[in-house]
Amino acid sequence: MVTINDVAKKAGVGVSTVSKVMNNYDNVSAATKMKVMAAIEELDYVPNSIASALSTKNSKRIGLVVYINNHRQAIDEINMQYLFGATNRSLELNYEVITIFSTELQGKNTQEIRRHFQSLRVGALIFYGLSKENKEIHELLEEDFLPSVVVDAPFSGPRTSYVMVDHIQAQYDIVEHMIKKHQPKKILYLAGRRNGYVTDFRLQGAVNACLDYNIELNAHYANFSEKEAMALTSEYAQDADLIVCASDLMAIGAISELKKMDIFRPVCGYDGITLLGYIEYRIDTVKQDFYKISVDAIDEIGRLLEGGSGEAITMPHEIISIQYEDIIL
Amino acid sequence: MVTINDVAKKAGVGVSTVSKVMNNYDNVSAATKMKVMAAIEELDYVPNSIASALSTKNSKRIGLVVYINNHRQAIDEINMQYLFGATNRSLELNYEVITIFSTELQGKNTQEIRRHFQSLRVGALIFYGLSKENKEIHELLEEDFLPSVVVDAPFSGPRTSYVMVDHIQAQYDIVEHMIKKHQPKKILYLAGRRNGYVTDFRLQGAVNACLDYNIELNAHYANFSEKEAMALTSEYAQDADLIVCASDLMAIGAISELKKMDIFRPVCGYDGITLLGYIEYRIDTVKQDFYKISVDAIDEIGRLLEGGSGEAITMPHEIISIQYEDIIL
DNA sequence: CTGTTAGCGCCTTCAG
DNA sequence: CTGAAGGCGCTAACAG
Repeated sequence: MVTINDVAKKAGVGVSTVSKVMNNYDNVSAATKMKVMAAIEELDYVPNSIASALSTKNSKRIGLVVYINNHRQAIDEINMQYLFGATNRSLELNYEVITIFSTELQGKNTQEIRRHFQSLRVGALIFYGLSKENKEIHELLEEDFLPSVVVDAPFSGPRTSYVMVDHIQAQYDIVEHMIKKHQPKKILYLAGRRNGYVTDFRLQGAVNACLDYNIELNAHYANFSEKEAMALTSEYAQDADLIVCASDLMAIGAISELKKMDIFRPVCGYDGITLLGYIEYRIDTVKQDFYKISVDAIDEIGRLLEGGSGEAITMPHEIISIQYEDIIL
Repeated sequence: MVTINDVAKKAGVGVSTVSKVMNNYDNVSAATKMKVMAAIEELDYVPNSIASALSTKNSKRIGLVVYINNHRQAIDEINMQYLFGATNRSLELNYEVITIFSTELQGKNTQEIRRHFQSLRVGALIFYGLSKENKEIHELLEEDFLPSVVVDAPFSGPRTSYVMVDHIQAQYDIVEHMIKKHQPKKILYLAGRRNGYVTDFRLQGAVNACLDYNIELNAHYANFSEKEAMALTSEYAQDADLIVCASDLMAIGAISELKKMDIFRPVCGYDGITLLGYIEYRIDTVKQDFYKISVDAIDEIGRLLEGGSGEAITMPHEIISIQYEDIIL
């Protein structure tokens, strides 16, 4: 393995000069820079990031904490987009990412989790899918443990930012869209998890829209579960003429149940995942760009690492409609 | 940040003693070991893996190379299982994994790819979804660049192992299963990519089964594409009485087309992904345990790292049938 | 602008 | 069984 010393020797300069060239410092004459570059090229020198990290005590390593509630397909698509976006952006910015599945943290107390992150040598964290139940993480965020970005949960602090779409507005938009399209008298709303971050926002959006348009709203928590969505549909769909779901998965459950009941009701979802294309109807939903959200999260980490302070970042959303033809390849 | 020096001082011993304790060396008296442990506990010492890595020149870091052909949901589930399995197992064995999406490698030549891996400081590699087209990687494997494990492609060498299910047998099994169940006279077989590793095996399995049972076989490449599967189904399904697909996604495409044609033919898939539950039929398929495959890949890396030589590892498979009720939560 | 030098935190001989 | 000392490869003052 060729080291910086070899390069220095070959180029006939000091190691610090090589280091300067490698790190794009400006105080190196063009001539010596040339020589060094040539030596690097010739020796096929690849800097040792480990040594560099040790020396600078600056790891530039970001931990991507992915919450896995259940190994669901729908979730996989979202998480994969998160990972892909963060990884690609990190490559561009010369960060290193390591993914940390929430299962690693399960059962650990705050202290142990802190230690876990320490031993992983991460200098910053991004949390995907954090819920209100993760008390230990909340403590860590509160004590400003590391620069962090939380995706889809409103959590900010001195060095903590969050990035998410405006769920109130997004849910409002699609409900309004469906109201105009179907003129319902009464809406069945299937919400997510009681007391959940995004759930509360989305519910709020639905409520606002129904108030504005003076439409009756029957809302229930379905816990982001297809099964529960089916049960609630079975119980209340007969009595409603539009079903609004706070996730695509629940929308699929609702539609499946409607089919079983042999009645038709318009249904809309939320997320915009590919899976939605696999059911037989064309269906409207809120599209979030998970890849972009993750890219922006990395950028935000960068800002935090440079000393910036925590902020709230709102991502755009759009109303789309999906059917099988749109998603097949 | 507390270092090994602090611990040594606190315990009243030398740093090397602390190091020995940390690394479970046996030449330390129980008494001093106690003292050191106490100090570690008290100071909440977390060893610096960076420094350790620099010192030992042994990175214990495994690169997980994930090939992303298209951002498909089905693929996401599989890749997520791969990542999850590898990550969890690595945690147990005290390895570190970093995921490398194939897009990072795109357009690079062998030399550049080698350099990329070097700068990432990985000491071993696992390839998921490698295809015959990745010539650069093949060269790397051929020159025995790093201990590697290839998933689902028969590639072995001095320090290269591969792990995959017996695709010939698996395809044979499900075709046999379908033959016994439906007594077809003629089978339409939708294969994967022409000249692809797993495609060839699966095709072979189908051919073998048809020979053994003396059934006519009409095989075509559908390139793992739903769309192409639909087209081929449209063209040939009328004339066959059983459709065997080399992937679940193609099976979904075939079924969708059959519905459009308004004819019924039994269809079977291959992979066992959740998505299969979202179509309206109960469908038979070959189930592969992607999580377990990845766990075993890590174990195999461990063996290679200890000096073991390349091997072929065959994973079990099973024939299952999936319907919506099985997969909803 | 350039080279020398002292660490970064840990591991590993090697005397004692 | 224990501790002192010399790196691992790189960066960052600090003199020239």
